[in-house]
Amino acid sequence: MGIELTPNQALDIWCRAAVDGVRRDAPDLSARQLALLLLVYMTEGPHTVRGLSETLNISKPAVTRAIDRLSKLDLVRRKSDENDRRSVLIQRTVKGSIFLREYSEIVASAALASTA
Amino acid sequence: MGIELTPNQALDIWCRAAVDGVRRDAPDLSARQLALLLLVYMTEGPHTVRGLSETLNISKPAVTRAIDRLSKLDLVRRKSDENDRRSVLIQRTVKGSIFLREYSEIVASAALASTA
DNA sequence: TAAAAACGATACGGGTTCGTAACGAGATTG
DNA sequence: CAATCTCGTTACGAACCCGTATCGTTTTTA
Repeated sequence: MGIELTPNQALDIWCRAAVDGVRRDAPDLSARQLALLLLVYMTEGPHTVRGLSETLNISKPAVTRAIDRLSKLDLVRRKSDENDRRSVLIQRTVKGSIFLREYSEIVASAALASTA
Repeated sequence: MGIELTPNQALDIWCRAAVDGVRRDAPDLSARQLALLLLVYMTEGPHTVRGLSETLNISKPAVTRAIDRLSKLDLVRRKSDENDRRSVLIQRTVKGSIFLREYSEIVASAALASTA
């Protein structure tokens, strides 16, 4: 439980992964969009706009826009809550799973290649 | 030399770090800006606009703008090359070192806290 | 020395994002 | 019911970023 990583190792891995991601011309997600995407996939739902807004400490319209972008890329999907029709549930998609899987493999191989 | 990391561990660590970064209200750098910053600090110089442009596979004006932003945040600094006055060298700053150090500690502690 | 090449910065039009404020739809309260 | 609250979204003006094309400066070439 837990991986020991020196700060320098962390930076080295991150640098390789970040550069690789930009070079590959992956969708240029902002830090917020990426954090939101990871949150939806790595934590248990249900995920709502309000909840994400509070977790990330950003405004609700910012969450709405991030979801607009991510759902346009088909990385995430909106579904209206049957129990409370004011709410919208943010759900995962197949494409999003594949996207994150690929990204995680970039990081993993960057870690394997790290020397620092 | 090299750290073994499963894709799921990588995502778990990344999620914690990304969410933490957004919550802390750190400067909201784009993927490109972050990659450029990491490149300047983690690889040997000298770093020029043209070189960074080629390494990241993005246009020169995009690099100029990224440097504009990063130097406005005092995370990076321009210095004209004495040998070739057409060139501009991108250099590190104290504030940038501190910024990356803090960020790397977020990642390291996220790795330590990871369970996946 | 004149012409060509290379450097980074700027102009431009189009797209995206920001936070604040207001909005309509739905749920809750009295 | 009617008033109020809560949900996510939209409107707005300002700021940022994109790539292409062009610019001024400096260096190299012929």
